[in-house]
Amino acid sequence: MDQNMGDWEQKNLVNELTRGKELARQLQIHLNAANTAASASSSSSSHETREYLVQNILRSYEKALSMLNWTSLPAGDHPLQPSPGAPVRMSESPPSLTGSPRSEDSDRDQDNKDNIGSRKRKSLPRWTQQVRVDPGMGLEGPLDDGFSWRKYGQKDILGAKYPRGYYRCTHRNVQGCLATKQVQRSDEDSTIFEITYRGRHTCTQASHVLGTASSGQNQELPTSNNSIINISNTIESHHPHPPNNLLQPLEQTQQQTQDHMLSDFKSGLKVITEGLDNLDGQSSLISSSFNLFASTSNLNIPKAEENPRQYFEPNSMINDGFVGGFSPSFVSPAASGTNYFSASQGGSHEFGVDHHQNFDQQGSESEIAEIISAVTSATGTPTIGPDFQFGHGEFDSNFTFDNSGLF
DNA sequence: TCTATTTGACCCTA
DNA sequence: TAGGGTCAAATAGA
Repeated sequence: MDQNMGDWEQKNLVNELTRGKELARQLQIHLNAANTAASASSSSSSHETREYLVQNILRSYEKALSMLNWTSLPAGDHPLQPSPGAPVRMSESPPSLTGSPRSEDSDRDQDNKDNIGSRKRKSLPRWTQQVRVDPGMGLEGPLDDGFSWRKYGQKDILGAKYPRGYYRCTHRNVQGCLATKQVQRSDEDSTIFEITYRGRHTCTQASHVLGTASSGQNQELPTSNNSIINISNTIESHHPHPPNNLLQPLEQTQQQTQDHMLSDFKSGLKVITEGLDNLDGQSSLISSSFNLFASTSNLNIPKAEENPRQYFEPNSMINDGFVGGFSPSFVSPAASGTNYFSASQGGSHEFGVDHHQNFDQQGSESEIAEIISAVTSATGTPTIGPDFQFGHGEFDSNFTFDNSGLF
């Protein structure tokens, strides 16, 4: 066992492996039952159960491997180490590894901050939102996500018909906001824009969007012309849990977009979600989001069965041992709202986000609930870490979005 | 004059 | 080493 691995990590690792073992055992039972029954036509639900078990087994091992990888970091850089009561802060900027005379606020520095010991951009949380533009409309509307962005680059991408635009938060220099996004037009359908968000908004404007949107007074979110918002979240981090220093800002981002999405919904948008996997560690969202979205539960949101691209992944909500460090931060600002609603099924858990992914792929709701219950009890009830606060009013944001010059 | 965008060059990651 | 991501000088627009 890694010498840097503390009791906490070790317990979680053991817990994850144990869970994988237990799931494998259950799978074996299922398989034996299917064989002995000799009824080649096993029910679809049992098939789904087996599928689910397999997925969870694989996930458990992936998690365990991730833990091993991350726990090999120096103790001081350990992103998994819970820090109860520790103030949310940005990690300190590491010294430049190259000595390159680059600007101090370069994205590389930010990446270094986020990666905590790793320079890999890949470990930044990022999520993608696809927005379909009404052919008759301009580009400003559909790409306006309520935030203020400044374009800092554009590049032709290999194999892509259209160049990719690079944007960063307008308030980067003033407030050190690290949020960036990339906007690229779809090759297949030029009316679709793929917007990839990276990092999170730490600027003081974020909640401005929230406040105005949630109160229905936001006039800066002209998204009503969008015909489709297609969201697919991806977390590139090798670790399912964001470092503590990522929690707060991304929470803001998520919340911002949640309200933003709420605004979209109010505007009659059709929202589709897909590819919302890899969002482990969202379990804390469940409870934390209840209050936040209590006021939105009456929205007319497309149900999962009405949209086959929505899916529910109960696995994501219960498969972690260190749930305390989970953050909604890793949920796409846009996707968050989308998924909450799409999977809410009329319940009060519209904040399900990724937890509701794969919903229509996992069999009946009751069966999923059983599995969730079982695994949850085995891994511990998700809790919200001390850093986890939702809906606080400490941020005021006033975002505008300028896409002029894009394409 | 200030702010935002464009764009070629540079740097980093895979 | 190729490609993606970012910088920063030049340029454009308000």
